Amino acid sequence: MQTSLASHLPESARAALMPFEALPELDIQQLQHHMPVTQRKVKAGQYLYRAGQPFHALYLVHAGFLKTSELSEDGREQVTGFRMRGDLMGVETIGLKAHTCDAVALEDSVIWELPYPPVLDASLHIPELQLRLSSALAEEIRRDRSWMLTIGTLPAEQRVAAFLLDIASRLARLGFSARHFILRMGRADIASFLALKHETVTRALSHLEDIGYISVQRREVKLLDIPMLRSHAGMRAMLA
Amino acid sequence: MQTSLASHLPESARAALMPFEALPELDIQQLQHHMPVTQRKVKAGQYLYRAGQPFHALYLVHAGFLKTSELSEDGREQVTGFRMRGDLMGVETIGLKAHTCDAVALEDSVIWELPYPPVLDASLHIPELQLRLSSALAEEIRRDRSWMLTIGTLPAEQRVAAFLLDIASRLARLGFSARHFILRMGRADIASFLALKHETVTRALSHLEDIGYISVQRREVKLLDIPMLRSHAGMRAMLA
DNA sequence: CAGGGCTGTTGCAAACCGTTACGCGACGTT
DNA sequence: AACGTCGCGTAACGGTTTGCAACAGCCCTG
Repeated sequence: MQTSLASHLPESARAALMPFEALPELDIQQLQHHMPVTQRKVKAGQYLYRAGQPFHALYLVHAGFLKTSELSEDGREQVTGFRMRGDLMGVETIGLKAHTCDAVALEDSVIWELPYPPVLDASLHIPELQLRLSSALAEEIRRDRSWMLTIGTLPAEQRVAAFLLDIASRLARLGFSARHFILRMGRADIASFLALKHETVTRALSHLEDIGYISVQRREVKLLDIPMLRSHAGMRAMLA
Repeated sequence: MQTSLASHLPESARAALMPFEALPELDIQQLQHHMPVTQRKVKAGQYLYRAGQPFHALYLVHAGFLKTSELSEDGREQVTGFRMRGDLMGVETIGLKAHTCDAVALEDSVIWELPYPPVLDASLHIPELQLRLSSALAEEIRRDRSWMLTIGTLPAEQRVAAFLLDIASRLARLGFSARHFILRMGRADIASFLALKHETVTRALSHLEDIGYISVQRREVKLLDIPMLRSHAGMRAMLA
């Protein structure tokens, strides 16, 4: 019992489960009426912020690609996510005085900096902003939970498949090709994110290529059979 | 390089990294001036809410013990967390129309029900409530990230040790004993939460008992050597 | 009180993944 | 152009975790 699949849910419920609801984009123009919103450029390899640094702004990715990584007290490190255009960064720090994770640019990036106490004050006057902020926080939770499911229950190769589909679907939302893209991160970062070792990621990618689902050459990836990939990955990542 | 442990951080930063900042408790009395806050009783084994059900309230645990579990489209399930007095539930649903996870009571529980659109409106008028809400969201993210680190980098036995310390520290915050408590969940739930199998949890507990760190009898747990447990667990969970 | 189901425990064999090691190619520097 | 470095791919080995199976104890029910 209790094996109630999502397919058993009513149609309305399924729609509500879709992860990327159409939310109004953050309107930078409007925000600038309430606070100083500045642009920041971060070169590849540079930190946007580091754990321990004072927290004084949220960041909205305008262009580029970044990763965030968490460091435990005893030195274990794990990549907690990858961010691209439209993603809001730093929300996990709300309520604290200093950042709890590192944010590194994987390619030259352009970031909108939203000063933190002001942006919270502004949300008191702009209900739409408040909704956007709390939704972003909630989405972050859902994203993490989703990866807990992936990491916790899928074997290595399926995690890698799910990862590729996730990246592809996010690129597609931005208007890029979902079938052919360049990974901005190395094998080690993928491995850390998926709680694997880089060799295992390599093996998984090689095998996915052997069975004809993808084609890989260094960081260049082509998804040759998305339906098969999806079923292989437990259908976690949704992609048109 | 880049092995910057937290101990290298300035003192001010370390303080900000502490997970449980003193935040004002949610004042139910005050909230009732702005919206109808009702109490709900949930018996052991009953659902507080289920994935797919319409989302119309946040829930503040007043007494009892619950678990939340996520279900993927293909039927894989994972426990995403355990909730006790003072924990806010349902925040991951903000921005959606229906719940994305199940919440089940593991013992008879009493819950405050905070109707959702109203509580968001109220936070526009009560800045302190807004701060409390967004902090709760952010804390949830940090909690999940912390477990991603645990699950992603620690072997089975250390995960179990970290789990026991986490439960203990949360019980201690509520005034219960951190050294002697009754687990409210079965081995399977612990295993699911830690991304292990229930046999592995059993074996880990047995071994921790063999080496004298704890004592276990079915669901009754005594922590005999908390310092050793902590070092064993990679010092993740903090406990007095 | 007996029976049945659920939960927890333990042993053994097998699979998976991490570890270690090494080779290869691209890139940047001297 | 030679060199060193870094990222990536491959292979063999070993260890941890898992899966299977059998069993014991508790609780609920009849």
